[in-house]
Amino acid sequence: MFRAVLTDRLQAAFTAAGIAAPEGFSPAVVIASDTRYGDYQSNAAMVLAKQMKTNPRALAEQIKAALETVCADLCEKITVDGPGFLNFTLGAPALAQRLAFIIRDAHAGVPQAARPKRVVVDFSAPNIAKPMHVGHIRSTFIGDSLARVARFLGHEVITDNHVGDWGTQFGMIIHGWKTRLDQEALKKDAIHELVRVYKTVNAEAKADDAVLEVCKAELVKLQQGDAENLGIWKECVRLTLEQLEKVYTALDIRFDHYLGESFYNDALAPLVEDMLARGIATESEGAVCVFSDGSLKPEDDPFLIKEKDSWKAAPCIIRKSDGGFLYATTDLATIDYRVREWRADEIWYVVGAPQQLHFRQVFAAAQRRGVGTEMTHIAFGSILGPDGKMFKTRSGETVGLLEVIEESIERAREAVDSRDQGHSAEEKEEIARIIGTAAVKYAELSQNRLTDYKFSWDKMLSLQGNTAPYLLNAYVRTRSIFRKLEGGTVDLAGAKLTITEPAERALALKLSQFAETVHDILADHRPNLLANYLFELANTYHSFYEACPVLKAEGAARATRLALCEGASRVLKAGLGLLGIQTTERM
RNA sequence: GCGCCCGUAGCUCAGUGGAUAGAGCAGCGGAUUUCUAAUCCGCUGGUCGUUGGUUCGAUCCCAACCGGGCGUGCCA
Repeated sequence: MFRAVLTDRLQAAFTAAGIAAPEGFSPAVVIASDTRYGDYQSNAAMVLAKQMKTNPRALAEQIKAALETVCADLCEKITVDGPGFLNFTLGAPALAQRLAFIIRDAHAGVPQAARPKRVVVDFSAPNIAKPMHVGHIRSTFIGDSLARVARFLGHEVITDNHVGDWGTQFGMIIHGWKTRLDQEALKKDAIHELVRVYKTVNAEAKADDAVLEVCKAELVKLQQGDAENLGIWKECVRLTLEQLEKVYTALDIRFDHYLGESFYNDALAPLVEDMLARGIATESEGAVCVFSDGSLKPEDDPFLIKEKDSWKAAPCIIRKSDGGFLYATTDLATIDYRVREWRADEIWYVVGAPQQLHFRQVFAAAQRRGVGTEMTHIAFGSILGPDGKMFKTRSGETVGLLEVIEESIERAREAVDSRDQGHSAEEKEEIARIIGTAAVKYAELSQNRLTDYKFSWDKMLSLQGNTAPYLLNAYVRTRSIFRKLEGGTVDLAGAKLTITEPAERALALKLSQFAETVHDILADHRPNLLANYLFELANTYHSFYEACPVLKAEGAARATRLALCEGASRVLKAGLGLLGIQTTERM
C-alpha cells in the first residue's frame, strides 16, 4: 500500500532535511483528490509551516529535495503545487512490482492487522415469533460485512445473534397458542401463524381488559417457570429459529452463536443485587437505577439531562418497580458473559441510531463495574418509506426481508432470460440467485450507514448504474478472458510486467488501493467505503477493458494486461466477498 | 424545553480542513467486423439549508437561526 509507504518516506525526508517536527505532528499522505495532481498528495508542509510560522512553499521545496532521494525507487515525479502541496506521481516500475505482488498474495495485497484482537459482533437480532422485515436489513448486512472485514484482517471474530426471545409479547402468544392455534397453518409457515395468533389476541386484549389480564397471567406463569408455558415458549423459539436459519442460509450469513435474551435470565437477579451491593445502582421510586456518579462533565454524562438551567437525572433502570428486568439488564449480563467466557477485546453493537442513549448508559454502567473491554455502538439511520417517512413496522403491512430477496431474484431472472447467453436453466437460476441477492446487499452497503435512506424497489433492484450487477459484470469480464485463453491458464509468476498505457496505469494504481480501503473500513466501521472503492475499480476496469485488448496483445503487454485482469478479478472477488456478496463466473 | 442525527444537481446519494464539490439515475449526442454493450466516451445540470465567526484556505470546525427525523425514568 503506497499511502503507508509514502507516509514513512515523508517521515524519513523530514529527518533527512533536518526538520524538527513539533511534538505530536505526524505527516499525512492521502490519495490525490484529482489525478492531474498526481497519485498521492500531502499537506504536511502547510500544516507544519503554520505551526513553525514559516513560508509553506519554501518548506515544501525543502522537503521535496529530500523526498526525491528517499523516494527514488517509487516516484517518477514529486512536485510542489498551489499553496504548498506535495504531489507524488508513482513510477511505472513500482506499480508493476505492486501488481505482481497483488496477484500472488493470498490477501490481494492487504496486510494483516498489526494487533489482532478478539471481537464480538452483535448484529441482526430479530425477534422470536416475528418475521424478519426490511428493518433488519441494515443491522444484518452491515454487521455481517464488518465481521467479514475484521476476519479478513486477521482479527478473531465471534458473531452472536442476540435474538429477542423473551419479550412481554409471549403472554399473548401463549394465550393464543392455547386457544386459537391452527396446527395446519403452523406446519406450513410457523412464523406466519404465530404472527396471526399474536395479532388476533392483541386486538382482543385492546378491546377487552379481561383478555389482557389472562395474557398477563400467562406471562407471569412463563416467567415463574410453569412447565406447560415453558414448553410452548421453547417450541416457538425452535420453530422461529428453524425458519430464520433458512433466511440466513439464503443470505449466506452465519452466526457462531444464537445467545438470545433468555440465555441470561438466571444472571439478571444476581447482577442487580451485585450492583446494589457495590453502590453502582440504587433504589428510586421502587425501581433499581444507575445514576450519575459525577465523574464526568455534565454534558458528557449519559445519566444527566439538561432541563432549563439545571441538570436532571436520566437514570438507567435495571429493575422495574414490579421486579421485572429490562433491556439494559440483559445487555449488562451479556457484556459480563462475553468478557468472562470469550475474553472479548472489543464488542461491536450494530444497532439503530435511536438507541444511542441506551448504549451510552449501558457502556458507562459496565465500565463502572470494572469492564475494560472496548464497546462500540455502530449506529445506523432509518430506512424510510417512499413517502420519506419512517418505515415503521406498522401492524400488518411490513415487507418481509425474504420477500425483498425473492422479488430481487425474480427481477434478475427476467434480465438473465432476456439476454440469452446460452446458459442452461440451472445456470440461469444460479446466476439470478446470486445477482438478486447481491443487488439487495449492495444497495444497503453502498449507503453511508448514518444517513437515512429511502427504500425503493426500483433502486434496490435496478440492474443499472452503481449496483451489484455492474460490479459482477466487471468480474465476469475478467473471467471470460481467462476462459478464452489457449490452454485455459497462464503462468504469470515470472512474467515481465511493463505498464505503459494510461488505462493500464490507472488500473494498477486502483488495484493497489484495495489495501488502503480495507484498512480504512474498520476505522469508522463503514462498509460503504469499500462499496465506493469497488465501484470505482469496476469503472476503471471497464475503461481499461475498452481501451486495451488483452488477448490480441503480445509479449510483455499481453502478460501485463493478463496480470491486470487477474488482479482485478482477485480484488473484485475478495472485495465483494467482504460485503457478503458472492460472484458468478458468467452472467 | 433539552440532547443526538440529518439538510449537497430535477431525483437518489458520495465526499467532511485543502487546490476548479463528485457519482448514479433521468435528459441529450456518439462508439459494437470486438476478450460478455448488464459496457465505454462526451455534453447538460449546484448560492453544498440561512447568517455570522475561526483559518493562508470551510460543504467540512464553532455560534445562532430555519426545516426534517429520532430520543428524553420503569418497551426492545
